[in-house]
Amino acid sequence: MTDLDLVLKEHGLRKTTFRKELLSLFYDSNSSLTAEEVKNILGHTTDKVTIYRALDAFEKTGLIHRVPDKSNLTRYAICHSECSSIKHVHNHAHFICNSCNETFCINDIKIPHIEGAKGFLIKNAKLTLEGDCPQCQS
Amino acid sequence: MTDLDLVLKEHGLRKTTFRKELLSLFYDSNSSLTAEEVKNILGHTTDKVTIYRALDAFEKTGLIHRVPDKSNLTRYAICHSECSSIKHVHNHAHFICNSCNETFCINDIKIPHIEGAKGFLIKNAKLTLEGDCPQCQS
DNA sequence: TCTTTAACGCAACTCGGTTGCAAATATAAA
DNA sequence: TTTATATTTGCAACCGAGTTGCGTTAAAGA
Ligand SMILES: [Zn+2]
Ligand SMILES: [Zn+2]
Ligand SMILES: [Zn+2]
Ligand SMILES: [Zn+2]
Repeated sequence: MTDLDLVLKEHGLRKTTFRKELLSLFYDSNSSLTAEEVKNILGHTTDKVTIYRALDAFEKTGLIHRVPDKSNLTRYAICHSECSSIKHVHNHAHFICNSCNETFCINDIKIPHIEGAKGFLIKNAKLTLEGDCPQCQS
Repeated sequence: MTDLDLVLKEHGLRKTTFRKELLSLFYDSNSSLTAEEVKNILGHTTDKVTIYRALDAFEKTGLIHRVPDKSNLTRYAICHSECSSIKHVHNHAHFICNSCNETFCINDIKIPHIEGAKGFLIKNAKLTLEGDCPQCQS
């Protein structure tokens, strides 16, 4: 039983060929993926509904998390923290490259603590950065 | 010539009945509006295409700016700063209420300066807060 | 092996938003 | 005030990401 199999099992998911490939994609990616990108990488053999449902399942069980996307597509990246089906726990910033339009998790940048303003009760904060990623700087 | 007329003219837009009402909506709102909310408030008389195109025009000329939305709808709020057709200039946080799903501009909270990480060149930063807005706290 | 349940594939659908084009109207020049 | 020009509007048709229903396939556990 490989690592991928074990991870799927631990999260209550079945180890099908497609889901092992999908999980592997996320572990190998240094940035993030949309459903369409998954479909292109995997060679169009898998139905889009299957992809969407697998992404939903992965998110619900704490394997991947949603990241912001330049075009408002639904985009996911792997969870490195102690996420589970109970709760996602993230404290890092996300970076959207103006040039390649990719989204990166920036684990080195933590979300600063923000003081509430005039009656607003803050329970969560998201920090999204924009600019040029390392690959896109000449 | 009313204030609304003048503002439209200064931004190179014609003062039609609909666009004056639309601009008035944004000035009167303390939060933000989607195309559908505009349609509902104005009573369904105006075609949705007209609304979308007016919102586009208002954004391009610096009258309104996009704000984050809980459901990824396109949502706008009035620009209070020195925005124009050349450039939008904003430095405030946005707050999404978990209860009423509204989005508020929080002008009191400025975006903190973020140091770049390992090769990422940061040109812009967005801070989105979530929690309970003043109206939704019991 | 048998039974149960999750995962898959197909078709049809939803819905926020867009495009093309002709008609209406605001603006400014004559 | 009339006329010319450019913007705005309305309708219909379209687009595309994501969803839903349902019957079939295939893991997992007994
Ligand atoms: Zn997570
Ligand atoms: Zn992330
Ligand atoms: Zn602005
Ligand atoms: Zn704002």
